[in-house]
Amino acid sequence: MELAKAYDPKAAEEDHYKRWEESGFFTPEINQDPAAEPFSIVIPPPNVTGSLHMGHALQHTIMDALTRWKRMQGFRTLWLPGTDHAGISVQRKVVEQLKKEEHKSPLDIGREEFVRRAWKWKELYGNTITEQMRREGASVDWTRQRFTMDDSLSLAVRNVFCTLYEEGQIYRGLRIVNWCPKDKTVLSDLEVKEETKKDGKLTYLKYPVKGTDKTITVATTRPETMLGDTAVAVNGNDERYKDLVGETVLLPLTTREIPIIADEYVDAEFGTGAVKITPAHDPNDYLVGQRHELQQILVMNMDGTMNAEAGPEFDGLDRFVAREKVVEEFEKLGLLEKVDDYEITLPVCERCKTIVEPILSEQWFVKMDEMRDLALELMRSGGVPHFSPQVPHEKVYTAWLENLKDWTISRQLWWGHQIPAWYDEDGNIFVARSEEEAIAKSGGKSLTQDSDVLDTWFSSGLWAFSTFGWTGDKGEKQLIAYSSQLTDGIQTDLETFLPTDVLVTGRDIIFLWVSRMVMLTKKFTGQNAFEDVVITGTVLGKDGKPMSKSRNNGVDPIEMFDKFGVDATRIYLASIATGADIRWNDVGVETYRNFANKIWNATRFCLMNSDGGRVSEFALAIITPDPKRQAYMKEEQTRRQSQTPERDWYEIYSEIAIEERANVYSLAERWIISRLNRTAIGVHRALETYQFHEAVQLLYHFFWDDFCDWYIELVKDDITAEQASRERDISRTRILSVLEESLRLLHPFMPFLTEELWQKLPGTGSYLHNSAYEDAEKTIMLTQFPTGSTGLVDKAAEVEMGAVIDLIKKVRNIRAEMNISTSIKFAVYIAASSAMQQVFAANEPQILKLAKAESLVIGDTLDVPKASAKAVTNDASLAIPLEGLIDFEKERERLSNQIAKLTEEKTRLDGQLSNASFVERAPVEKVQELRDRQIELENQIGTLRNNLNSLE
RNA sequence: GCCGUCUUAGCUCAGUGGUAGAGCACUCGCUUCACACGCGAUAGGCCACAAGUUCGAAUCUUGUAGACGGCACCA
Repeated sequence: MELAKAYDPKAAEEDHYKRWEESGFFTPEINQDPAAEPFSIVIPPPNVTGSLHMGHALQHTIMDALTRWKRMQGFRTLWLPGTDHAGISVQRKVVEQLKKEEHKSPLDIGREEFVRRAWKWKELYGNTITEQMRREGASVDWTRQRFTMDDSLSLAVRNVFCTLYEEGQIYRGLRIVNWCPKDKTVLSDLEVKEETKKDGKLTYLKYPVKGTDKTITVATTRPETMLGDTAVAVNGNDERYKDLVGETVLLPLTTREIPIIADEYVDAEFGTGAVKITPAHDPNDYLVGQRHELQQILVMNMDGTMNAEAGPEFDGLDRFVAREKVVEEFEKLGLLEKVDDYEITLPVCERCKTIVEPILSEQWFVKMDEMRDLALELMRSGGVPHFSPQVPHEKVYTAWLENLKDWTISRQLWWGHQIPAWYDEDGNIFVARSEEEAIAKSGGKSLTQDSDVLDTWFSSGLWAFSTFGWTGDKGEKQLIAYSSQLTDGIQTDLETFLPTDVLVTGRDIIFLWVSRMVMLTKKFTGQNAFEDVVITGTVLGKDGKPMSKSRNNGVDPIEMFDKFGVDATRIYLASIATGADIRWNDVGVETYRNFANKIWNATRFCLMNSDGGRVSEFALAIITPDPKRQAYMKEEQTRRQSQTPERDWYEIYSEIAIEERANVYSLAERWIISRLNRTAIGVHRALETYQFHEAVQLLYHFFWDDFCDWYIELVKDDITAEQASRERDISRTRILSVLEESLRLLHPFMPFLTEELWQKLPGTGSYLHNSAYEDAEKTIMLTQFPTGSTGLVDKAAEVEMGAVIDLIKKVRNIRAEMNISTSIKFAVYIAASSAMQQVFAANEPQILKLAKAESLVIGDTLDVPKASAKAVTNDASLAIPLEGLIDFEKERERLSNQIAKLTEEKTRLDGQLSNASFVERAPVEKVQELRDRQIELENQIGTLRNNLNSLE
């Protein structure tokens, strides 16, 4: 079989996903093992208005790698997908559409029609992300896809709301809230962002004191709110104003007389020391107002214009127009003291950037005390959830919880979960799970439902359990059941998959979403939502700033997929240190595109030389320790009773003691098995601790350096021998088996490429699957993930191979430095210990080939002419006679450089070892290690000096 | 104001209380029968700065500077 010369990702990406999905590989039902441990992840549901960005691609890559890795280990694995209804975003889209296409406002068509259109919009445009996720190769279970407004999830929302209300944890109250005049809805504290305005103004207004000719000056950044002032406050200890407390101010532009009061809230040091109090438009003033029983006068409408309370002059004016007018009027009255430039940070709406107006409004709130304590207790007693990276997120999360305030959950929108509260004509509230129930509660009155909907995060806060069928109905039969013919009963998804194992998300929604899931899940199911939370970093634009439309520095994942392939993009994203921000650069992806091509071509080479060889389960058994599989294969072996090449490999390798293997196996084979196992162990360990970048580094260097640069080159002659032979078949079987194992290790990161190649390898089949998936159609994604075995890490082989590699590198170095053409062959003289002499002799053909040498002369000493280039390694000294080719000047320089380098190291060592306190206090092994190295260096330097002298 | 993170090779980034690493770029070779998206060989760092702890610090502590993030306040 011959592959194309270069890897074309598109071809591989087209077919496999469809087959995986249609074959049910993504569903937990594929697992036939009744005793399988569950592993579950719920996706952070993207907004239906969203399209895939790099942050998603990063998070999805990590979730998919974890999911595939666990699935390959035989876990009953579920990665649950879905989307969020995204209240404000969808509402805004539909309003825009309505305006553009029909020149209508929501009020023109009414609530029912509006909601109908929002659903239509969602059906039409809400699947962008889910389609893009298929392109990513995400192994999510589409049969369990959820939407936050699905019937069962909505039922869960109503039940949670009612329960909290009945417990007194949800209440309706009049508070100063964050109001967005553009969206005309209240916002929670978390949806308000700060924006610094350098051109702000601080306006000083003089208020006349009644019955005197005095004035009292207050400073404000929002002059228009003075129309709602109901007091002026000073600090009671402020000598300047002591005698004014209790006096009355004639509030300009109005007919009101308001008191001067003393309150400790006022900082005498700040501004004029006197503060205008507007209880209906400022949270602090609101509190002052409560303490002094002040009137609350709302002077603004919900769209940011002034209302009748502001007076006929101002009624209907926009808040900013009114602001200017107030200042003008004060100027006219001679009551404007001054206007200072003032840098101010303003609260703005997270989504539309409109300046948020603090305003008095009646809203629904959740008391967070009880749930906060639940979450804090989880963290304190069990460290749950465990954040990766732990620093700084655990501390920030905990500190936030400790200062948690009540949560504003009502939103003045139509798209979302309408609040299950009804009112009678007298304003009595009836909270119920349905209108019928509410009417019943009211004794049959005619009721009107609260027109507000719930904060989107209220429903997504239930995501960790509502997606598994929890509705909160008492004694209900759970809606979604996982049925297994292998268990005695029926276990619900909720029982099987909650708590989920890990949540992967960005740090921006730790408070908004993560914390609320922790609290609500514990409260309503008694379970933890998840054990671990992996917080990914932010993918920044090429300019080092967060990607955004306004900066136009975004990088579209789909474009990267098209340009470099999905797998290359995925493994690049996985190569970023967990939690670290990364500045995007295409070169990084290109590196992994090249890596993908390298894998392709290594496989291409193996396939070009695969006749007589095949992937062997027996070869693999020794590098994938799975007792169940090994037992199965023993049986299989007996059953087959056939003489296959892999038989030798398995029987001999697994049954021979490690120190005996050298007698039977080539160094290259012992070495690559050792490296493969070391890599598998490292990758497995890295994934267990969410160190994805470490796993990627290990795989990259194992595959490229160890497998391609050394193993393939070392065994190339055996593999490509023209004559068919039993030895050639065995060699081919071995390299195919190592390759197959490598593809499995790579699969969680590069699913398409590995499946494409694995399917082409001779001898692959469903018998290689993890025993939980024996019956499934053949696919790499259900094979056993290699976890490696320490028993197969062969230190002797690594030391010996290291000596061979060093030797070859020195010879290559001499050739390069001496500018000797590869067409010129030469003899290499080697002096080494007798043990190493054996190693070099045993690998002579490989050394000759890779060093492009003609012959080796191995002995105890070097016996070479003066015109030779020389070098030393840790294990040998070598010389290459180069009569007529050697440039003595260059050779002297080369030797001197090496001596200088080694001497520098030795000087450092000498210093350290002559330090008495080091020798005394450092661990013995460390001291010994340095002493050994010191002797080694002494020898090498001595040899090089002699070499240099012999050139003089 | 409070809390926190980062500062390592030209660039983008890993990393560990015990001789500094990768990819890319650079330099020098190579039409070597899988791969030029390649192969081979070099070069390149007082690990921001200062002090401390330690036998030993790039790694731990404190401080300084710069970059960034979160929270709070803002009359």
